[in-house]
Amino acid sequence: MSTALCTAETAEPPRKYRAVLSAAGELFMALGYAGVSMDAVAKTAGVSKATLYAYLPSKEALLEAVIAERCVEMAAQISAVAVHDVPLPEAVRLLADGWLRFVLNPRSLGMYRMVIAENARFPELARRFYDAGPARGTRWIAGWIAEEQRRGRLRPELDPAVAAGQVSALIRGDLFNRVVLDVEQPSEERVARAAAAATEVLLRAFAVPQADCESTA
Amino acid sequence: MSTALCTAETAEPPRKYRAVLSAAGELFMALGYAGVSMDAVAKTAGVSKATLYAYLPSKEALLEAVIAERCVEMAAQISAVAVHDVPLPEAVRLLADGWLRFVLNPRSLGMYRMVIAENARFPELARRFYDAGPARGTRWIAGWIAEEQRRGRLRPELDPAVAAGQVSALIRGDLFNRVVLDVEQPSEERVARAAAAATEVLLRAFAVPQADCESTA
DNA sequence: GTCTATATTTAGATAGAC
DNA sequence: GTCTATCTAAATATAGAC
Repeated sequence: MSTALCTAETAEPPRKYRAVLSAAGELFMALGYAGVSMDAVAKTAGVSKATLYAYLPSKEALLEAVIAERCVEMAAQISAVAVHDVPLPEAVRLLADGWLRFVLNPRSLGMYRMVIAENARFPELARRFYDAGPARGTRWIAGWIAEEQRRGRLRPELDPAVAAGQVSALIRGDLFNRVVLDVEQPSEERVARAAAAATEVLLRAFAVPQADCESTA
Repeated sequence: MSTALCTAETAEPPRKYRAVLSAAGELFMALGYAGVSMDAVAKTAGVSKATLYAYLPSKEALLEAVIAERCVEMAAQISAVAVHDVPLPEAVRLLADGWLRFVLNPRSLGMYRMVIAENARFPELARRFYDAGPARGTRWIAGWIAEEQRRGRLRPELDPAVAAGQVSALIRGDLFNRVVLDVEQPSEERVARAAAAATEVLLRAFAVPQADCESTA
């Protein structure tokens, strides 16, 4: 698979190139690589197939370009909510809410479905997605945990890296699975409730024990 | 999509029919629906294409038959480990270990990847997979939780259904994501450690508080 | 740079012999 | 029931005009 793709890195990408990438992105996410024809991409983008091939040398290169663009976009979105200067329950709730909304947003979900679907044909894509999204997110959560440990609000014996994976998984929860499999389209309120429910569990499991019982740690 | 498929329901399925379903299953899981040709299925199964079409009227019907078979197989595997008559930490660890191994086993993973990949083309498949696998598993965990509440070992205020989703998500953890995305192939020992780590968190979050507020030493 | 029209390959499905 | 050989449609990629 080649890595050449238009003149996107050196100059302002032409308008039609943007249209092609945007159309291809939507179609690939919705129908998968094999489910999308170059005819469909060209038609949706409002250009001819020849124009499409003037920018990208092949269908594989088009997929690469789409994934590369979306990975950059995704990486930029992470770490929106880093809060320490509020009571711990509120800080945890904000973390859970922010992370859950991020992983449930249609572009994140589309990427997740897409790289899983094409893993056999394009193994590198999953690796790049993981680095740009989940790995980045987990590292950021680990940093948040370490800072909270420093402030004495989270259990000091936790390994931030291990705990971050557990926190991330618990926040995604069952809802993420149901949405990925498309058996549920969650409302705003449903997401908020799921984040709140995860918050309760997280506090019990990771916060330093309160004084309402004898702490003999 | 038609539902007719050979004479599988009325009589003993012919040997070659089994070979076709088995080959198609492996190929579909590995390469996705669009990535597999009927030629490839026939060749892998060791039959001609005409024989294949003698059993299944179309490629769609073949996919349906594969998913149906695997859903039955998957549903039968769930609820293997229901343990209450050991100390709670050991019971939780057995639950976590069993469930994690189930979701990480190649056939479960293959189905998960597959139904996600083909969700746009075949929405019903994801629903059927969810009912046969994740939903069944979560219901079974909910039952286990309810029984442990009755025995006074898990917090009585928990809603078993909600808690089961959280327990399931925490057990899958980050490892499941990494394996699904194929950025890690876990060793036996890695799986056991992940289950043990999840167990600690689960006990802190869901076990009835001990006298010293610590459920584990 | 952009289009229309087309060459080439592949894959789903079938006809007809045994 | 099973095979070989084939029909037909669709998809990737390109040629050549403007």
